[in-house]
Amino acid sequence: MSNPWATKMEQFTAFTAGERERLDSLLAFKQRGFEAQEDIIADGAHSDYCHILLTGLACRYKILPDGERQIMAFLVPGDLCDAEIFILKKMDHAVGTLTASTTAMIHSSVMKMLLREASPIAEALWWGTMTDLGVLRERIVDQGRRDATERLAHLLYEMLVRYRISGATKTNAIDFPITQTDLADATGMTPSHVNRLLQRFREDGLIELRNRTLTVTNPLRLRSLAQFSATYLHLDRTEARDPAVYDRAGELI
Amino acid sequence: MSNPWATKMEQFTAFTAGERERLDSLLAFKQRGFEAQEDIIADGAHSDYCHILLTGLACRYKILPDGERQIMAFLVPGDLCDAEIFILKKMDHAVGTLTASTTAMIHSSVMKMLLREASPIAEALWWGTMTDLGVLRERIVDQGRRDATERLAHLLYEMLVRYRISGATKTNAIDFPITQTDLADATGMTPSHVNRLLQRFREDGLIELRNRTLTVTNPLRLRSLAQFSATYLHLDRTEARDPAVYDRAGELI
DNA sequence: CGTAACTTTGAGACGTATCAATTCTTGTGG
DNA sequence: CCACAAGAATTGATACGTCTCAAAGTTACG
Repeated sequence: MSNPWATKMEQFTAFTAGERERLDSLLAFKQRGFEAQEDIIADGAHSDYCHILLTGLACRYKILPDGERQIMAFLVPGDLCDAEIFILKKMDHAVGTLTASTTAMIHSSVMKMLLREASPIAEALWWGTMTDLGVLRERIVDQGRRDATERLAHLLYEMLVRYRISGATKTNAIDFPITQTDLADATGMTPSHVNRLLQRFREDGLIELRNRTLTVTNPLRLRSLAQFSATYLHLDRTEARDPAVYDRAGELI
Repeated sequence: MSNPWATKMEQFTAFTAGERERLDSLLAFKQRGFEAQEDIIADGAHSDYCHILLTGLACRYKILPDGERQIMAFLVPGDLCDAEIFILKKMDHAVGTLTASTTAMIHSSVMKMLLREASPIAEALWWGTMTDLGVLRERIVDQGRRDATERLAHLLYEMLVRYRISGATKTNAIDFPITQTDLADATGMTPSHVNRLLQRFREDGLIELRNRTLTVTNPLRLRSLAQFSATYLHLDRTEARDPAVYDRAGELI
C-alpha cells in the first residue's frame, strides 16, 4: 500500500520496517472519500478524528463576512488536515477539497498517544507541524513584501517542489487542477490579474499550463524570479534520499 | 514571581499549585537580558535552548535579499520564541527584540520531556503552537483580502487583546513602543502610508497614540473596522477568568 | 450538444508606493 | 541643563500596480 504520509515524514527521519507497518495500519483503519468542492472539516466544526489526505488536492480557507474567500494553504497527499482538532474545541478555518479526494481518519486519542511517545513517529509529527508554521510564515513574506509576479511564481514553484518530494512526479510536470480563481484566492489577487501573469510566464518560456497539467519549462528562472529558497520546508533528508531533486549548487531543483 | 508564560497558558487550561511551581522553577533556571534591536536567535542559527519572552517586546522577522524586512509576528511576554529549535536543525527566520527584554531559557531536552507528558502543561504547549498557527493564518487573511486600513486596524486591535489577556493592562491603553516603520514592515506597507492611516484613525476618534502609549478610545468601532473576531486565538478559558474582557455580546472587547 | 464553469480581453479608476524634504522627539555628552 | 545628533513622524507631488466591471471566448461535462 502506498503511504504518502510516511513518504512525507521520511523527508525528515528514517523509519524502521516496524514503524512503517504501524503507519500503514494507522491509515488503513478508517478511510473516507470526498467529492470535489466538499468540506473535509467545516469552519467552527469539531471532530473526534484527524484527517490525513491520501489522494486528491485540498486547501485551508476562510470565508470573510463579505463572501470573499482566502485560501491559506494547499494540501497535497500526505498532509495532515486538522492537527489542531485533538486539542482545540473547534476549527478556526475550513479544509475543503478542490478535486475528488480520500482521507484516512485517525482518532484523536490515538493521535495524542502518538505524540507522547519517544519515537521517530512523534518527532516526525512535530516536524510536520513546525514545517506548516514555516510555510505560513513564508506566505506572509510573500504577501507582504513581494509583488504579484513574484508571489504567483513562488506559489507555482512551491507546488512543484512539494509534488516532487511527495513522489507524485519525477519530472517538471505536475497535475494541476487548481483554477485561476483558486490561485487568485490564495495569492490575494483578482482572477484577471492571475490570468495576465500566467500569460506572461508562458510568453517568457517559464511554464506551460493546459489540460490541468503544469509543466515548468525553465525551473531555474522560475525559482530565481520567485526568490525561492527551500530552507523553510526543512527537508533534512531529501538530499540523501533523492539527489536528483537538487541542482549542482545544492539548491532544490 | 510573575510568570507571564503560565498566565498565557492559563487562558487554555487550569494548573494546580504544583504545576505552577514547576513552571516557575523552569523559568527561573536560566535567564538572559537583551538590549533593544538585538537578536534573541538569528536566522539560520541553532541553539540548545528555547527562549520564552518574560519582559519587553520582540518580533519574528526575515530579511529579504533586497534588504527589506518582513515582520511575521510580534511577541509579547509569555510567548515562546523558538519552539522549533528542539526539533529542527536551524531557524528559518530570526527573532529580535524591539525594546530591552529578558528571556527564560529552557534546554531542548527539558522541552522534549515536557511535551511527552500526559499533563496539562504538555497540552498547553500544544495549544500555544496551534494558536500560533491560527495567528499566522489570520495574518494571511489580513494581507490577502483586507485593505491597508483594515489591516492596520486589525493589528492594533489584536495587540490590545493580547496585552489584555497577558494581564499587562486592564484598560484600553497599552505601552506601544512599536514604531511606524515596524508597523509598515509587519503590514506590508510603507511607513508614509502607515502614518497617514494612523492620522485618520486619530481624526476619527478611534485611537490616541503618543509617548509610546496607544489608547484605543473607541474599541467597538476599531474592532468592527478591523473585522476582528477572536476565534483564532482560542481563548477557551478567558471568559471564566476575566469576564471584563468581554462585552455584552460575548465578544472580546 | 447544451450549459455551467473557467479563461481571456479591455478601458478606466483607485489605492498605495516612491522619493525627497521637513518637522518633531528622544537620548546623550558637554 | 542645554545643544546637538539620530531617529522617528509628517507632508507633498507624482507614478504605477492592481482592481473593477463587463463582456466575449473557450473548455469540460452530464
